Amino acid sequence: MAAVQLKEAQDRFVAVWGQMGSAWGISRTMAEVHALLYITGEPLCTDDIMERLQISRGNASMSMRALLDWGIVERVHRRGDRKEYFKAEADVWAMFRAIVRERMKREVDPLRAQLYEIRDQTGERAGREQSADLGAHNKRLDDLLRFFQALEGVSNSFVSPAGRGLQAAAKILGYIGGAPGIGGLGKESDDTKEAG
Amino acid sequence: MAAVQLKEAQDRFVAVWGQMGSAWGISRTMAEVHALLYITGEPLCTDDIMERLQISRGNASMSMRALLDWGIVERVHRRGDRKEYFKAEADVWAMFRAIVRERMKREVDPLRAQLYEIRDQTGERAGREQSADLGAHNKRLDDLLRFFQALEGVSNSFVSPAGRGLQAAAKILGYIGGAPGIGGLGKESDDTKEAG
DNA sequence: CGGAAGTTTCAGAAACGATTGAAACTCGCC
DNA sequence: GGCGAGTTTCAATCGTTTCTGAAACTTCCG
Repeated sequence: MAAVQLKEAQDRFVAVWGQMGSAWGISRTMAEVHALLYITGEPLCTDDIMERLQISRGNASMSMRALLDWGIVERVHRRGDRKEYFKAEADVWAMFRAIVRERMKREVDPLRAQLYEIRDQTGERAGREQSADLGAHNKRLDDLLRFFQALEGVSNSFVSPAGRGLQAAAKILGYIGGAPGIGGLGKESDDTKEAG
Repeated sequence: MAAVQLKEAQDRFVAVWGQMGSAWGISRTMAEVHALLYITGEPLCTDDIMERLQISRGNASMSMRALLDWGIVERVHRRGDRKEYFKAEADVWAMFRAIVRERMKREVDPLRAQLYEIRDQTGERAGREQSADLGAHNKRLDDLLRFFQALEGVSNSFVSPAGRGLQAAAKILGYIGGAPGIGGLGKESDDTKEAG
């Protein structure tokens, strides 16, 4: 019977997505909650999630809050129902833009700031000579800083409001660099806002 | 005295880099070992690393092996010395290409494979009708698969031998999307191969 | 072949992050 | 204000991952 088959596929997706999450420094549960919301497509409440994922209320609540902070899940209210429901961003590209934006903000930007500080710590004191060692050290830091600057640039043009840029670039680069199509997946879908 | 200042800056870099590593799912020590090799620029042996990082021999050995597997550190032999020395890839872009290549291979490719399987599990049985729910489920999986296909494409063109492509693109996109230069860092350096 | 120098492995210990569950809190309503 | 439905917080616990240290192994040399 089809409902069972669907549920199994969903569970499998949840497991896979959760595993991926933990490989990328995201708590497994948080990724699982997101997976569940994404794959079911419909708004779920805390109790739905607790039951389906067999996790505690506290954990479900924390994970939901985190997902809201990341901007890839939103609150939904139903008239005549006091409970809050949650629904995942349905547009995959919007979702990854949000993730990139957040990780840059939380991890890469502070890292850059720290690297600057370290660089300053051994910076040239106006015109004073420095040892070859210090020079090489500074050059290595500068190389890294330049790389992160480039990364920041790429990320901005992906993330920004008009940020369809990289999406287009990805398509082009995708065809240059890789296989020209997923066999059997058929046409591009434009209706990414299906559940909006 | 300059040597102390340098050592402090190095230590700080090691700490920062290690912290970043753990945020991205890499063991802290492994990132620290890499940081140390990168920032000192010279080949170090296991004992050097043990002492400087205050870690056990076993841990140092494991971390070194992992870094070799990732292809961002290489063995160096010194004539008349039986010990093995290790040296980090000095070209930042080459380093990140290696990282992207490995993470795609280890994490994204298997993920894609699993998503395909899940998709097959609920695929259209030749011409048979399916419920709206199943259709929507399949569409969501397809969206994800298409995204990862695009990602694969971008990554390939970044990683491939002629993979300077994205590096150039990054530069262009960087200027479109972000601030046009790091104040005080001066000219682009072309001598990324400093340590051969 | 025996031994010294160096490297790798691995079982157990320690450290760390995730998870629970119950108490505290908030909010809307009577 | 007091109640009930729902949500959040947090100290304690649990589970995983990482790290250690000692033993096993490998390699080179006389």
